[in-house]
Amino acid sequence: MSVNLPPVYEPAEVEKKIYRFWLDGDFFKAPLKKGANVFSVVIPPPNVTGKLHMGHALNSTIQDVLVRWRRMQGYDTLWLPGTDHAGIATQNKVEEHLASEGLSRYDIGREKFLEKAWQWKEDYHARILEQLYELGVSCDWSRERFTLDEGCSRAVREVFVSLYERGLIYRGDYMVNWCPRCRTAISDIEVEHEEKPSTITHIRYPGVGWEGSITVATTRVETMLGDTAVAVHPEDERYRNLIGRKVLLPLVNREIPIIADEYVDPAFGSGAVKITPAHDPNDFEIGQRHGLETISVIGSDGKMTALAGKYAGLDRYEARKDVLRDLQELSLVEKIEDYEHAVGHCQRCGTEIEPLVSLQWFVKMKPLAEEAINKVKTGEISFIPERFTKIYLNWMENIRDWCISRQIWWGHRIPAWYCSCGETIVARETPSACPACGGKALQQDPDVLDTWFSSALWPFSTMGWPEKTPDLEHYFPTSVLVTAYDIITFWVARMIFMSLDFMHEIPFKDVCVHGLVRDAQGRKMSKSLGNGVDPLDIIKEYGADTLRFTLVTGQAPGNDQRFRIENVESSRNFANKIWNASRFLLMNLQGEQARGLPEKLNRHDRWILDSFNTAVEKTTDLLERYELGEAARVVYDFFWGDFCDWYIELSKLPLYSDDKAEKTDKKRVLSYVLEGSLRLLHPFMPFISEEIWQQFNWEEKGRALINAPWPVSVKKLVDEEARQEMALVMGVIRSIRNLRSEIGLSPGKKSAIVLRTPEKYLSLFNDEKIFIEKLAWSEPVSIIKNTEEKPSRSLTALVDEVEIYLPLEGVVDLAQEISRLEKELQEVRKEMQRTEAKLGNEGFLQRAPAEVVQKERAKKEEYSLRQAKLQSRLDELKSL
RNA sequence: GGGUCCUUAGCUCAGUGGGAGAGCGCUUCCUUGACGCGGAAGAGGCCGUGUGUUCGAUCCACACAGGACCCA
Repeated sequence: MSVNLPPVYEPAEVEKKIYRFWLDGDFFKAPLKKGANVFSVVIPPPNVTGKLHMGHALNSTIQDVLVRWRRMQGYDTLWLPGTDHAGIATQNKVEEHLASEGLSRYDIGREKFLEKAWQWKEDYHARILEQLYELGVSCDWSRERFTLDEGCSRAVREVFVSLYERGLIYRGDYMVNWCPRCRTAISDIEVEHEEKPSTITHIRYPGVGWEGSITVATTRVETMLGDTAVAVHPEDERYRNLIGRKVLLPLVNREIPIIADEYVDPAFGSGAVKITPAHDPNDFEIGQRHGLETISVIGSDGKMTALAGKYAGLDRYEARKDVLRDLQELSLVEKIEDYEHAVGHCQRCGTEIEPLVSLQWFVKMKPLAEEAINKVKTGEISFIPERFTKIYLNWMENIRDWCISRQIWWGHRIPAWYCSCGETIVARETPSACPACGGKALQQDPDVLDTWFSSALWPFSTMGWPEKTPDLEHYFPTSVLVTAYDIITFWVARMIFMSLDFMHEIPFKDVCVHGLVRDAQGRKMSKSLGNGVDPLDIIKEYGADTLRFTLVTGQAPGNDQRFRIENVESSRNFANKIWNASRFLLMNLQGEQARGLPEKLNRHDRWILDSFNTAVEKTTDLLERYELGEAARVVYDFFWGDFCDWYIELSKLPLYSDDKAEKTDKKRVLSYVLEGSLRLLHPFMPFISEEIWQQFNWEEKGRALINAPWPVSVKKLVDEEARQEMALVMGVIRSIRNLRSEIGLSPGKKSAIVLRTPEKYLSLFNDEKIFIEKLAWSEPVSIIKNTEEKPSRSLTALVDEVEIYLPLEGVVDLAQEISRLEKELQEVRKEMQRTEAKLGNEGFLQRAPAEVVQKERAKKEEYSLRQAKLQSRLDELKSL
């Protein structure tokens, strides 16, 4: 065994080697043991559009922490990886690429285009896998899936056909959100709304057969060409007598009716609303209610149609200007006001959405939502943190039908065929002839399904559904879904209703929701801002463990975090600390094994074991509650604070002594605690912990930390006495250091110390004397009973009932010492007052829990003791 | 318009119905045989404002201010 480890940890090579080791050892593979406790997770499949970003790194790290922890706990653990074909996003990328060669998708045709898309998928899929390896994720790669692979595609078809057969999928002409750039319909949630300053134009529509006119207001002037009515509120006195009469639509010279509808808000604007059923979702509904004609004046390319008359062919924004100008020429524009309104944009490309009526496929949502609401309300599925439940329920309870057809090529093609006889065939297998007329000229629907349709089936389609596979039986439902809050509606909600409908089971028990990773200024990382930090760059420079630890500790459940390089450095320093503590032990072991705990444990040993035991308990409990950041902090504090700063320092004396037995015992305890700490660390920092673990001969060859059991807290190690005694000893050491520092004594200058203590602590301090001497750079430390006379001319401090004297040879600055003690006395008096006020309060004594009152009394006693000692010390000094 | 979250040390953020925490930064000191990516000591806070509930509020309720986000 080499003890010539470098003093600075170098992650790059270690990480490659260790990941290889895990892969070769098949450690990630889910064992599928009948009857075992199961912990299963499916990965939120990254898009094959590009590379992973910090959000993926965070998401994967959280899952990996949970998975590694449960695996160590002995669960039969599956983490199923995969990627998403990401319909519109990938299609756009491939089209961009084509455009750089001067081609459009129509130039090369559907088949060639799909070839290109598959090639794209292969390239990026490989990159993504490489990135996940570098992060250290422990996915079962043998079970990897892709949303467009054969199995997932079968599941998609089965679901589509089944829903269609039950009347839950239908096709029809309805208002959809149309992206004129992507040339496809998108669902409601793929539209992002943005408040924008705009104008609202008031236009007069002249009456037909009656004097005067009616004024309507709109932000989208060009849509007036498609107006088929003007609506007013039925109760509105101003217009009551006009209901049923007609106005002349300017420019178009079409007579349209004035109708009454409750939807109209009489207090808003003029109280009269122009109705364009073809280009506004609300107007569409009103049109349906009143049987109005739907006249589409804007086409799928965002340009005016032939029905727009002289404006045909104009872009919608140009048409807006022209129509306004023409209306102004006719003096029909009453006024134009500034107005703030929300404009919908395409989530994928940012283009303004055009509400259009078109023939699309929809999922009827109400029947599916019901059970999905119940399962969350009853707590069968729970969101962590809990507040996200509300977001989910709010959406589910107000759900609208889901437009699932997309006019693109990359995706699951809709399994519907049309016959020239008018028959529509929806089938699991490609039909060869029309069941109605026997005709063979069938045309498959050219559209594909919304990407989220296949994602919605992910937890079970990846496990083999609709087959009844052993995986499905064993690992479904999954234990937890880890995801960012921004896709609760897109994905989480849809998995829930699909799973309930097809599996008759929930897809997962818990939904662990995390936030977004922002840049150091708190802005969202984005390509357009160029403020994204590439996780791979961080891994390259600092190591994957460091990145993981940074992300985990920066994370509070459900909250966004800022990515700051200072935090990365701090994590890197921690990794280095672990490395060096291990190096210290390795150097001292010189190849010895030092397994197991010695029979005789001294106070230090009992204390560190108690402390370790507490850390185990806290960490486990926090992981149980998905408080990963807090859990990591507990491990950090224990390791750096208790173990490194105190226990290792305390161990140096026995370690460098001549007592062989004592030396060995110390090594065994050091080994025990370090080994246990590495296990606690492993889920968070898998590489460095595994690497170090392998350096020791703690277990027989071939074993690995990834498989070692998770530590369990045991009663046997609890040691209240050692905890209290060491708290006192450490308090005394700190206090001495403090005194020395105040008079500017550097460690090289030893100082004598007198500890004046009650009888009950005599043996404790006699035991600890040499450690105090070493850790507080004090020699000699003398211990006297508090019945003995106080040393004169000294600095003093007080810890519990122990008086600390730092004797000074003549050079004491009396005035300085007096003012120091007076300051301390002030503080104690303040505390004293607070405590006395509480204890003097009848209400407090009567209503506060006895325990709290008791604690307060103890405080008072402590303070009054302290106060008395300080006072007498002051009197003493002043009398000199 | 409806809803959610945030406001705590110079900065970034944890946290708790009963004596305010971390990391970074800052000040001073230290080549102590693991580590200067280190060690020791320290400075620094009406826990956004107001009202209420309570024996007791940084924490709970309400209102307000400022900021972020989601939905319509």
